[in-house]
Amino acid sequence: MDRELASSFVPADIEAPLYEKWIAAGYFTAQASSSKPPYTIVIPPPNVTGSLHIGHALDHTLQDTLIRMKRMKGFEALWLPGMDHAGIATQNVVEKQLATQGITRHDVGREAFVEKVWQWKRESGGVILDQMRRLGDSVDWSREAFTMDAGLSTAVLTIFKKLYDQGLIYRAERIINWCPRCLTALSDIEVEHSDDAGEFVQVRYGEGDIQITVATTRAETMLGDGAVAVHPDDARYQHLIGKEVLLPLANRYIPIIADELVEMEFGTGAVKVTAAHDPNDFEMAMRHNIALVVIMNEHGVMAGSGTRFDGMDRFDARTAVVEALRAEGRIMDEKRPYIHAVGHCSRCETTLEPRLSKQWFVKTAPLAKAAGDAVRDGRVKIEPTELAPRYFDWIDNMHDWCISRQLWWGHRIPVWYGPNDEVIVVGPGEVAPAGYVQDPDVLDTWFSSALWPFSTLGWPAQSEDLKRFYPTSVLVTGYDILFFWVARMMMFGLFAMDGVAPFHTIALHGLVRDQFGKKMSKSKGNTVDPIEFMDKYGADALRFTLARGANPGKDQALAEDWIGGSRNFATKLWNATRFAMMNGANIEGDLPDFATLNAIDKWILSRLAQTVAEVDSLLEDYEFARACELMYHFAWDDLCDWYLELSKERFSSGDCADTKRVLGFVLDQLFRLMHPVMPFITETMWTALTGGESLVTAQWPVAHADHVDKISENLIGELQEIISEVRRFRNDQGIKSSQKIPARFLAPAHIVDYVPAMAFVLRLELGEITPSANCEIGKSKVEFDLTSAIDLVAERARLEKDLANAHKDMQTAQIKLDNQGFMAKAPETVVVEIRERLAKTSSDIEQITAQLSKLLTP
RNA sequence: GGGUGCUUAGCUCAGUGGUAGAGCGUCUCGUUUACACCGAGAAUGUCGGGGGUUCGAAACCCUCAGCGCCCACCA
Repeated sequence: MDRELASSFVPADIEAPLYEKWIAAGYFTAQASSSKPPYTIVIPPPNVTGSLHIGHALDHTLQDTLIRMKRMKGFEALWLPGMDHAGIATQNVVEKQLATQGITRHDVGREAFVEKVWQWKRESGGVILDQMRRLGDSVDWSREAFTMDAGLSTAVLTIFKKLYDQGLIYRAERIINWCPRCLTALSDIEVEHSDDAGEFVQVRYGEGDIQITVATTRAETMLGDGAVAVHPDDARYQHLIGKEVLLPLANRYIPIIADELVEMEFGTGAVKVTAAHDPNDFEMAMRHNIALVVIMNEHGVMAGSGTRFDGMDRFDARTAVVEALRAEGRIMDEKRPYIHAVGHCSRCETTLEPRLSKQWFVKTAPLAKAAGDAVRDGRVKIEPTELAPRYFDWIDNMHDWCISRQLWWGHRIPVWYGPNDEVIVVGPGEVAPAGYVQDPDVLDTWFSSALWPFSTLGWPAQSEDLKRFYPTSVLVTGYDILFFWVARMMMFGLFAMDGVAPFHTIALHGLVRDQFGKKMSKSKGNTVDPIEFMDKYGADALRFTLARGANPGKDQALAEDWIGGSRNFATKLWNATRFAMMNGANIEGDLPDFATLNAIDKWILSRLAQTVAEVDSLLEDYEFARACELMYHFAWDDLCDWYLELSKERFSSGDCADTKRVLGFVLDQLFRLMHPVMPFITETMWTALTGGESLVTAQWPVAHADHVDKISENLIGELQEIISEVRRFRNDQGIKSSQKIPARFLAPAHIVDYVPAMAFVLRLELGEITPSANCEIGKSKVEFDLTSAIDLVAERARLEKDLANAHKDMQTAQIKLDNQGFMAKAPETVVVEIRERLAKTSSDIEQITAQLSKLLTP
């Protein structure tokens, strides 16, 4: 084992070798066997997305943090290096990559496209998360290794068939969201609504006695109208219900129907019913048996209306239709612009077209009910709990899920059609009869992603892994994916695994935003590249920054400066450890009996014990940010700035066996504690310090409750006050910190032992002196022998400022104590605290006043 | 339209009833033998506005204003 640390910290030097070490040791494969209770954590795949998105880095950091902690606690933790979940992001990235080579998926067939994808993945090394990217050749990039992605995996076939057999998958002609550019159906959550400027025109239908005016934002669809609907209670239109009215331009007669879906107050109270091009209208049409008239093709071009508008683009047709109606004097009113919500494709932003088409659906009602109940009755917890309502709101009002996609990339729908319109589902191991043709569509990517918690464990086979690791424990992911992925894993998990939810906790974190808190987007160019930052500052620095910013469910702003700060912290730890080891920090033998230690050693152990306890509990509660904050301040402030400084005198005097041992213990424990958030540097320092094999498998620190020692904490608090005050004095007097000053301490008995340590830190030379200046801090006094006269103005200014502060503090305390309501109702502990504050401030005032008067009359 | 969250130091954010905090930035000083990716010191806030509850409010309630996010079949 390397027992020395390099004089400077270079992340790249330690990261790559450690990956190799960890991989070789098998730390990143499923660990079998343990008498301990299984504790498993699902990790989403290390994202074969082709590009590392900062959000993935955050997911990964937090999941890995929990895994490492749990493993150190002795739980069996499962690491799933699976490669499922080829998401929409993958497709986009892959497509973009291919586009740079002049290839589009339309140019090549499905098979060729998929081949290209794998070729590209292999060539580029494929992955890119901080760990995976360094695996390089140790990952099998062959297509076979990714069959879950590419082929019709057994799990997908099995679940599809199971759902189909239970009547939960059906094919239907419905109005779905259709992207005329991507030429595919989209599910509800792939639709992005935005308020767009459109037009709102009122059109008079009919002739003579039978006339009615409807309002629309999509005038061109009137060519496909099958009816006009009014509310059954609408007095204005009672006489028209049941009559037929002339549809202009199309010159057809259509019925006027009554339906409660119509709102009387909106528009004219009369609605055109375009059954094939609007979901509401479709519903009404079904109820009233209205004809479906399709007037637009898949590209959003008018077709089949039998009018002169056929062949026009939908938006051109809109203008043309309005003009034609205007020429006939049928436009009664128009509002332009009319701001209203319009659906767009989440991938290409094209305005969506509701389109009548045959698609496959999952009947979600029973699945969603189960998924909702699992959270409602507490079997699954959502952290933070504030986000649970959002989950319920969505899952309790879910529409049936359109799962067919007209894309190239994905699992093909395992449905085959016979020559006489037979429909069969071909399950795993089955073969379609000759002459049957497979449905050309593929499944929504979330269909297979929903299987992740058990398909990765071998399901539908009853594998050992499945038995041991299902249900998993904690899913950590961003709240933005709650509906897309989490809810679907819940539904399918409960369905496929006999009502056992896939995990007991859903820990949601926020999204990463830019340094100004703005959402990152490619078009704004404010995205950050995590790889670049890892190369520049080290993986630990990026991980620590992400973890430190991760408050449950809240977004975090990420800027290069923060990462630089974390790198500085890592360097600080490195240097402190190097210094400690140079001075003999060790872990040999038992820790000395606590009672025999000096107050400085007791104090750091006390601080350590509290930090360990708090960090442990915070991490268990998924409070990553607060845990990191505590570790940061313990390491930097308590350990580096105070403990090491106060111990220097002891190190130089040689009487420090206990301190060396305590320091070794503190570092050992701190490294264990920090390992989950800074794995590389802690592993390196820990193995150097302890000679241990690996921190990955070391035990998680346990807080020593018996090390918590208020007496030492108070004592060190006094030392800190004295030191700070003398530093201030030196600073105000313009004395260089390197200049040694002859001085004498007049300290109470309990502090006397620590005068040498303080003098060392403060660069004071102890001895008998002729004092020319002094500082008084509480019951202590430090006298100096300054060669030159002190700066009276600066000194007076300092004292006067202290005096003013003390007066202010005393006043606020006094006001409280004079308040009868406060005295009567405030709890005793608070009153005591205020009394003590008053006593302290008044003695401070006395002291400072005396010093000031001495300054005036030396 | 319905939810939901936010508004605290120049910036990004912690802080769920007892004298306002952190990181970064700013200013001054400093090459003290772990560290200039450092050390020491300093400055900085009517805690969005207005009401209320309370002995006491950044925190709890009401209200107003601004911003954000999610959901949404009002043509």
